[in-house]
Amino acid sequence: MQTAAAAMGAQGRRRVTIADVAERLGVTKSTVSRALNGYPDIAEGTRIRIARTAERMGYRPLTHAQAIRTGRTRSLGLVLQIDGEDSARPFLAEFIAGLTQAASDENWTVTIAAEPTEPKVRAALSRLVEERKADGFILPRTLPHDGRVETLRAENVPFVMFGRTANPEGCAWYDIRGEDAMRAATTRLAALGHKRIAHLPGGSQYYYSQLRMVGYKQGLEAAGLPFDPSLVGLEAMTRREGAEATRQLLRVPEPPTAIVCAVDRAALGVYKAAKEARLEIGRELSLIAYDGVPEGAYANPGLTTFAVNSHQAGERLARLLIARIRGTAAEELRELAPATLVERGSDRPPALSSSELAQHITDLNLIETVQREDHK
Amino acid sequence: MQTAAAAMGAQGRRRVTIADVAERLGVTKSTVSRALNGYPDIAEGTRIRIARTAERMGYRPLTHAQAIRTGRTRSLGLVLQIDGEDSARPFLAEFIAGLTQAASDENWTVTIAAEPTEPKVRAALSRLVEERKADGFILPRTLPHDGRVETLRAENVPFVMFGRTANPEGCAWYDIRGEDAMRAATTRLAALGHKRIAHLPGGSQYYYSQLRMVGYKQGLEAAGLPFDPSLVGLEAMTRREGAEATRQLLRVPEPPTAIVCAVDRAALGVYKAAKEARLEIGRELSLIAYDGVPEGAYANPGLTTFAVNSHQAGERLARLLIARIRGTAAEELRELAPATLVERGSDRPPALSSSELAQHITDLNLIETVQREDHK
DNA sequence: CCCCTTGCCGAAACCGGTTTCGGAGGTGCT
DNA sequence: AGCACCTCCGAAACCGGTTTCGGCAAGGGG
Repeated sequence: MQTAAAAMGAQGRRRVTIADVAERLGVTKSTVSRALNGYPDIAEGTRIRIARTAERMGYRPLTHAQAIRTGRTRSLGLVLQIDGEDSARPFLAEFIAGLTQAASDENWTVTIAAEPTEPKVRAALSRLVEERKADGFILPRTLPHDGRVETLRAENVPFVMFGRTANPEGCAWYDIRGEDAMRAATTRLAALGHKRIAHLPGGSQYYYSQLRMVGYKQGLEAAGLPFDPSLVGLEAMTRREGAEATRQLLRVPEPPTAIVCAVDRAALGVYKAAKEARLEIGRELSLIAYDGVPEGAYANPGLTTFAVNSHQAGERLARLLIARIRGTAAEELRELAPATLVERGSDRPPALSSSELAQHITDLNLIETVQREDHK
Repeated sequence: MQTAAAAMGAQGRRRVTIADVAERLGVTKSTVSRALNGYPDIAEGTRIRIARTAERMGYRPLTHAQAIRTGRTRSLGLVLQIDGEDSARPFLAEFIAGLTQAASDENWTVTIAAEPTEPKVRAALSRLVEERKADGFILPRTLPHDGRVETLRAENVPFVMFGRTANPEGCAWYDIRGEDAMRAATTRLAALGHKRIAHLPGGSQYYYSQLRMVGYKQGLEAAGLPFDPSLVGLEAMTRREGAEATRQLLRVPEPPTAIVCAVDRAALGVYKAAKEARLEIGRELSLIAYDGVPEGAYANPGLTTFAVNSHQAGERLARLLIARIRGTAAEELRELAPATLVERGSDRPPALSSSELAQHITDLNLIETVQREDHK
């Protein structure tokens, strides 16, 4: 019997419904519903009586049944962009833990989806909206002009961004002050005696990259160092890109003795390029980055970095989104938190000045050229 | 107006319902429903006509509305145990990507929760079951006797395990042949000339640890090497435990010249202990592990390991679970896949024999003792 | 030609909730 | 005493689907 099976769910015992509670107390379903949902036209005594009985009977309203009338699922949506390659995000576990735990506290759940490309992400988002699988969404990795925001705004679906955006109107967000971290990294290196400090920016399509660049410039200014465009490397989001960007930086006439990286992953590429150039990280070349990926601890020497608390980010985002769905204005739901410095060995006073470093690199190139000649 | 708002969802335009489709065609809701759900008592022509119009009108049945009658949400549940510390799982992103993409293909969604401890995981699982948030669950990290399995079996809720179990009755699963990988690792090291090959097992509470131990023993046997219990180290799941276990192994009379680790994370600890003992990985001490964590690529030399394809695991698990929910017997839904060898630099022919290695370690201890004496 | 199937679909109940509407009974005021 | 008003709750509609039940018409067999 389909009906019997459905009535009992897949379970053995039948689920207690609102009708059961009503019958038990000799009132109607509507009274129970209003009592439990805090309508004002229910006598206080009645409300208490109903609440207690419902509790005792183990009544739990079925979210889907509620949703069909109210349109609310008590579910948060999260659509990730995961594109195989280098994007394995170690933060993800902690982030999800924070998110789901905070949601769970309020008796909400989290619906998740992941797609490799941006159009597919948008499609997935649309589907979840279309099928009302979530009452609101968390948008990680925001872009300055984000297609997802348009999609959601058009459908009037609440959302909270993990990261700020260029057009803040109607946007709620949680973000880490990456610019402060970059500024602190730069002044820290300057205090160690570095005069030529380079910056490896992240992908310019990300808003945070722009902010971090600003922080780098502020740091230079605070330290009384001039901004030199030739010390801004190529955009680097991966280890490979980081290595390539570093090779280029080391070729400029007055090479940097220190590099501030927008992302840890690029910093790992700096290690690689440094090794090729026979430079020791923390001596001939110092390094501070941002993110707090675990690989940084295993680099040699360990990567000094500004770490973000992903668990807390998830937790705060869940709370912000729930508040947003419940009607709080987006403008009141904006929160910033600092990154925390993790000191390891990659930032030290410079062992060589910029010109000595340039000489070192030139020598090395000569030697290698000679070796190649010999080889012929 | 609450009603108006609800009717339009949070959206601007009203959603097209089954009634709209029915009216458009001059048939009843029931006919549309049966046509779309493949009931046999609908004429083929009618079915096609209805399907086309529904498509054209952009009709998408509301899952919650269906669920209230059918008890089916078209949603897969995933409850993770994430306990802060060292458990940051780099696999997670790929796993989730595979899972959600496969689910999405069948128009299913994924509901996720994470808790730090085992009792909380069970509680979260119960809540999701109770509220019918998912039609079935994926259970990662299976234990030989798993509380979650009991919970779900009691409620008659379908599930699929990522990993095998001691009591397979009624269990469907997907798993990687970790035992084969361990066997291959052992024979590979033997072929390189190693005679004393140790094993660092994972936590004995996990079933896979037992399997990997078996694989290690099989490998020894295949290579014609005797099994020596003193070469089985302490259980090591973390870097710290891996380092400690290695220190102990290096103290035995005939120390190992190679180690097979059940998990990569422990192997990273072997690097640490080796450095303390002035041993070079890939020379005085060889190493093969299992998992394929990204940190392994950054170790020096790179960690040779058997990597698991997490994306594929997620994808297969989604398909298996959907099949299970649709009624396929658990016994028919069991799948195994191999891990793939990633060769990096940590496994080489031994530079020292076991006895030479022992001598080296003794010398080192003497030196350090003397140094300590000097220091006094 | 009649009866019995069979194929196909409409009518209505149902799922578990929420929300509207209206009415019974008590109160306060004149 | 009469009336308006408020408090509190029942009755019923509703949300968007699914499923049961039964009936009409066509087809086949005797």
